[in-house]
Amino acid sequence: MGLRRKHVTIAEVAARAGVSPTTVSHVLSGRRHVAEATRAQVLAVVEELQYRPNELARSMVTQRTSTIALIIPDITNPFYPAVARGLQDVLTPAGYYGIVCNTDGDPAIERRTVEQMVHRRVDGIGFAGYYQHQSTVAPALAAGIPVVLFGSRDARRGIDAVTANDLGGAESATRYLLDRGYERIGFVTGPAGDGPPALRVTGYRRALRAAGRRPDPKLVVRAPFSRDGGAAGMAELLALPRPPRAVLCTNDVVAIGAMDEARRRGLRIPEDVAVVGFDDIDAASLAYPALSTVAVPAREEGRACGRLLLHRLTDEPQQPPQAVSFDCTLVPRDSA
Amino acid sequence: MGLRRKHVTIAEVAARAGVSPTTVSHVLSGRRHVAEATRAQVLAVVEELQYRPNELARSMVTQRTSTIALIIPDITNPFYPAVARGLQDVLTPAGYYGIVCNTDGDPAIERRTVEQMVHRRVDGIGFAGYYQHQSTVAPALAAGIPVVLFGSRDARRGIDAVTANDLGGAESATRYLLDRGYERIGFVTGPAGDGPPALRVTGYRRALRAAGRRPDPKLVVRAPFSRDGGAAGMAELLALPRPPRAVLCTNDVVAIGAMDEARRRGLRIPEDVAVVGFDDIDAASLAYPALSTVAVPAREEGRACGRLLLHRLTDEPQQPPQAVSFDCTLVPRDSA
DNA sequence: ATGAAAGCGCTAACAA
DNA sequence: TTGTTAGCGCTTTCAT
Repeated sequence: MGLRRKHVTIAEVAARAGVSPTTVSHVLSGRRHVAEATRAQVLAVVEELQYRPNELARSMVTQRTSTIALIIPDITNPFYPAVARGLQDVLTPAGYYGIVCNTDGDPAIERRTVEQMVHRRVDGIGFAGYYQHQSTVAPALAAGIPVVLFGSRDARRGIDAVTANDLGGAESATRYLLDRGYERIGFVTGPAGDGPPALRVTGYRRALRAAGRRPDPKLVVRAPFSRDGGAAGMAELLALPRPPRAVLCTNDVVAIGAMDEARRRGLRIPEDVAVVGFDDIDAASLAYPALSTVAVPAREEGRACGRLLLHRLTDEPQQPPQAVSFDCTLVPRDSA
Repeated sequence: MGLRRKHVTIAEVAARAGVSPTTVSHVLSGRRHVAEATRAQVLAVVEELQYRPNELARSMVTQRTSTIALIIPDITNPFYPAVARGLQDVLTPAGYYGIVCNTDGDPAIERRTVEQMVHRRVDGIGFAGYYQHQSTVAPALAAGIPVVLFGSRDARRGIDAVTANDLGGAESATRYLLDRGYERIGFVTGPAGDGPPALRVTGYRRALRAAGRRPDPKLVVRAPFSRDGGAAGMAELLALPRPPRAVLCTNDVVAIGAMDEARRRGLRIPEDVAVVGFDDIDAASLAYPALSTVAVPAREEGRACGRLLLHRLTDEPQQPPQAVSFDCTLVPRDSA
């Protein structure tokens, strides 16, 4: 164990079967006709020796690794496993495997990871980052490796994109709160960036303006994308001279943290503060009170990403970039 | 895009720098001394051409891919992302990347996946399956690829293992229920298997016997490892002539499904049925009522798996197999 | 201090 | 219908 054993090679199979490696290769790939007798003989030896081609060697010559990289902030945020599963839903049947990389949203790590994946010659990349999307994935594009961006508003500079209507979702959530009479609405967003979180803030502002209010910058606070971050954001909001009575959060994990904090302070939800999240992860419906949220079809997004990648990899690599967008739907529950 | 561009090769760098590929290789790896002037010259060209070695080619000769496969039932069950993250906590700094494979607990898929990973020459495998562990990973062992089994009671036949004290955890949860006066305690487990779920049932039975009761086989029902499965299991239990007043579930996702079903039938938790889960995923504390559960340190397990693998990969590959076990702790909350 | 040459295991022209 | 010959791009003896 831990000791590399010698693997059976195509040459050994060939020798044993009394044919050339080429013939063995062709029997296995079916890429050219082989006499039935030869075929049977080769197959027998393959079976006897339990031969399987070394994928690495094959990749060297075919220049394809059948590997896709999924680069995300944190697999521990339940939104991403759903995306990952969706991706695999479509990629696995096509023979691809996925390398999952966590970046914690750190631009330096994102960049390093993209480069590593290029050097590893992955066939495609699904990238969910919050910063400088275009430049981060540049090495991949330069190498001709298809990239699908998550959360980019639209496809550009030759990059496919999968996105949810973050802006519209945030807008309707805000409108919903406005309609229920909330005057001051806070927003807990993540660190500065230009991805979906930014769009969600924009939607929030837009709804406010549409209702004739001017967004108060103090009501938008930044916090890490985590349960603790949500708590910190809520704390910051509640420390305001005139704290908001309703708080929109950039995602459910953050919203759950915000509820933690409110509860810690003895505030009732939604009577004292209403909370609305984003994503509709499983935990949202389990939370108490059940979290009102804007549902984003994560698994569907993953599937779309897979399809887009597959399309570039097989059908017509040269088509213009495509953007697939999904609608977000407000799921009113008990927290608002 | 989607069009493979030519990558810079070591030969081009060498030519441009007026040295041999050997020298370039050594400058980059530092594996042999190179005159300072030569070194500088090579580095300059590397920078100019933005050269990075093709990892595939490197793997061909070094026989190492710096890739670890994590084979699990379903990344969508929050227990596994935590494991995955733990694995990466220790593997990423060591330069390894992880391929994540979902098997849905299907033995045929598990087998296929292990084989694929062997053909891809991953350097190590973390395997969480529920069936025939030993034989499923046999191809990896035969190839000398280190494997760490999740949930195996102990290391054997040369396989390292990471496990939680499933048996003890189930035992104490059962005892807890017994102590609180519950007479008939049901158990919703998964499909037949010999992994952690089986141990949990064993622990449950053992606690029952220790308390002088004889386990009623009718009270143990099998259901898929999913929220819906949990609901089905609970339904089956409640359909019994004398339904249990407390139900232990093989994991939190199943427990949450069981609560769904109880609620659907208008039963109060814990007054009418008490429910206890296993794992302590994030959602457990969010559920309403907050789910009492047996905490399993998923991320720690992932880290241990990574350490074990790293150990085989670097230090002393030939040491006897090790088993790392973690304690499970009962987390009493409101559902029981 | 550096280079030449072999080869990791496979596929794909090109021949026969 | 099958085989011979080149590599894919790198690392690593073995020489010098």
